[in-house]
Amino acid sequence: MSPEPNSERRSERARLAILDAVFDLCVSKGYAKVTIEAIASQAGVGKPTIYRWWRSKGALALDVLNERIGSNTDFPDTGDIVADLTTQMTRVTALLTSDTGRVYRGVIGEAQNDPELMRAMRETVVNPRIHGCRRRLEIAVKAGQLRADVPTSSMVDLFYGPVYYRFLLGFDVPDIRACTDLVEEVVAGLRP
Amino acid sequence: MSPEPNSERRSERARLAILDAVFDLCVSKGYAKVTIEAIASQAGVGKPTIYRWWRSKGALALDVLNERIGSNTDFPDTGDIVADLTTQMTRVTALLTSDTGRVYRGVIGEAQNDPELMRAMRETVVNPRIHGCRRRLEIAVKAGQLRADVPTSSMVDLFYGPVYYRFLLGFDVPDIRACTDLVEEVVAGLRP
Amino acid sequence: MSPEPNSERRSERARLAILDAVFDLCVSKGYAKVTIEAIASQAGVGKPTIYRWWRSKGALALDVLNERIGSNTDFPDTGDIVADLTTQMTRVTALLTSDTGRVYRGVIGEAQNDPELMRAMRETVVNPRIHGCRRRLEIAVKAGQLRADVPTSSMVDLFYGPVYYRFLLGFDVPDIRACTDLVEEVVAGLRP
Amino acid sequence: MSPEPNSERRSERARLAILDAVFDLCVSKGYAKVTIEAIASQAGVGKPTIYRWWRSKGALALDVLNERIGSNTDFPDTGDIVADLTTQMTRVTALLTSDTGRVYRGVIGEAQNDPELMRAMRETVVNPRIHGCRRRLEIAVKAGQLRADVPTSSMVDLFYGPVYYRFLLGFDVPDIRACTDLVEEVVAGLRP
DNA sequence: AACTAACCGAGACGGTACGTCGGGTCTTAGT
DNA sequence: ACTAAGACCCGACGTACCGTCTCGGTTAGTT
Repeated sequence: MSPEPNSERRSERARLAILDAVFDLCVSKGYAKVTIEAIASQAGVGKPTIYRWWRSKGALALDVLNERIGSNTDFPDTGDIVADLTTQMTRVTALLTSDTGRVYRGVIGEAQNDPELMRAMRETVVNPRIHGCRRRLEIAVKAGQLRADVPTSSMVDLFYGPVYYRFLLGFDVPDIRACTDLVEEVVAGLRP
Repeated sequence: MSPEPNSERRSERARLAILDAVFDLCVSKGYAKVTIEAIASQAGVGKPTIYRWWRSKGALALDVLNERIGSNTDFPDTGDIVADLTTQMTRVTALLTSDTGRVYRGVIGEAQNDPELMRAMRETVVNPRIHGCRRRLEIAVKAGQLRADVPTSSMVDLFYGPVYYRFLLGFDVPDIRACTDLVEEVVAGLRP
Repeated sequence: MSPEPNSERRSERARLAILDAVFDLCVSKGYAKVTIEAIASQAGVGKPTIYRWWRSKGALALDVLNERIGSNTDFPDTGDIVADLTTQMTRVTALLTSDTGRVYRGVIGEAQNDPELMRAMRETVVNPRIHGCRRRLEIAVKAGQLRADVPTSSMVDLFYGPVYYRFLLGFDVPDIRACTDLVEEVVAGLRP
Repeated sequence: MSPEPNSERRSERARLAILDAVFDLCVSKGYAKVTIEAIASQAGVGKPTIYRWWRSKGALALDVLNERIGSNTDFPDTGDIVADLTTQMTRVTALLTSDTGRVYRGVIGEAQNDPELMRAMRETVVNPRIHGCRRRLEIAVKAGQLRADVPTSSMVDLFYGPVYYRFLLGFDVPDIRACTDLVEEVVAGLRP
């Protein structure tokens, strides 16, 4: 393969058709049953056009995911940290249980066996949102709403951990939503 | 395939050879690159013998996992809930970062796209240990060491969630161990 | 395997059930689609029972064939050589186009790639009948009805050859029957 | 499979490598022991490439046969019908006893259980040569060298029948060659 | 305005692994 | 001791996709 195709000449039509095809197929058949051939066929695109721009199905699905969830990583800030965290946790559970969540689940599953994909996913999806969360938590710390002696990175784990844990171990959706109920308790434990 | 082979006539030799082969191959090549053919070849077994007893690579890996982690789901009980939780969380991180953890990671990844496998995994691996944990937490609640108004199931999420979350989103091992440091803080928040 | 089972203790019931199963399956599914497993299953017999007594499906089918066509290799002798040959050729075409003929066809097909089967088939099926034919032809030669300077073995070829040729190259049945019409012409050419 | 691959894009290299591999393997191991896998491996070709263009091993071997025997179906015509028939029968026996004959034997054997292959074989191999023979015989009939009241199709049976009969029932090669000695006798019987 | 370079669609190709079928052997129970 | 049953090892089957590789065709930027 040419080492690096000229991205200025890239066909936007093909790119969008491919991303849409991946999303539709993930939703209708499930991530694992989506094949590159089916994507190419559904998108009306040749296989090399896919391989020219993505190194694997996982990388492709990651792009789909990023397109769908958008690049906004802001955390709500109403001044009320409990309300803001609850809002955000609710958004996360909504995402995970949506069609886009099926893509996300597929990407995470694939990434367990593809370190490069894992890295890319963490970098483009997870870390930006963690940082958004930490910024908000730091504001709360400075406002004296949260203890200063617990690293915000650990606080993040306490909020996101249970949600992803239940999501990725296949607990039912209501159970995942219940995680958001914990916010108040956790915050209670983190009060100065 | 015959719907149900006669398990009394099953070859224990073949069974063990298969389980060992799966483990060795997972460790040496990574779960995703393990094929049924390679397992059969390495175990000196015909492919039909594998398909006769397991419905998929995931189901097979799940059996390997269960063989390796054993059936002991007891939670330590020294009377000191913080110490016991720390002990257990340390054990969990040790497991996840071990060779057996590679198998576990593979199973979880596969299960994202195989609901039946997810169910079986939760039933045989996750739930028994959750129940062990809850039993210990309930003792602590009764002893007045933990709040009674937070469900023990939610407490479990707070302890296990961060560990799995970091494990499955590919954070580095030291980060995962750091999760155990949270135990004290979390318990602090859960004190009556 | 035991080198030679004791044939005195052989189960006649099993033997007959196997032969019948082979015949029925050849007729209903065609020789090529008959498997040892299907034979065993249909006959209510274990596979080793088959392998104990026959070295291959071909050998088994050959036995079936011999059971069906009987051991009578006599050639008709009314004194009229043309009539006798016509009678016999008619019998042969009737056999070939019967259900038993399907078995015969299968055996011959198999024998193309199994010299031992070919030898056994020639020895048990073909040669005895050739000899019967030659005996009759020799009587005719001695009676001055046929030339003495053409070997009877070659005469046999002239009578049987066209029939088998058309049978084994897949010409239609009516064409095969037409072969019998040749008898008179051939005999004419063989008159002293 | 796609119902009809585009034959314009077919790889001639692959096609020839496959045909050669089939021939070599038939010669070295015998038709029955030739597997599609071995062909693919020997030809340096993927199995799907074989299945894309041929429906079975038999169809493939038939193509090999046709490549090897060529498309020339002319019958010699020196004016001497006995000499011409002898020449041709000698050629046929030479073919049948050659390496190509092993392929032919395999195809005929397979065709006993594959009507479609039988039809194709008769159409591409047998019938053209029969017609060549009949054309020559008709010339002889018109020249008054052969009887006009015996159909040429039957005459063909008398010449080819014995050869194929002995070939397919496994008589030794010398016996097959002896068939050509019959030509003179048969022609004698067919003289007006 | 024609040229040309790169992407595009299509799909054949060499491969790997799939999940299944059946072959022939072996073991176990039963008669 | 032979049988019925069936699990076992093995090899091949025919299929699904993989990722690569030509092919023309189209399209855009350059001359």
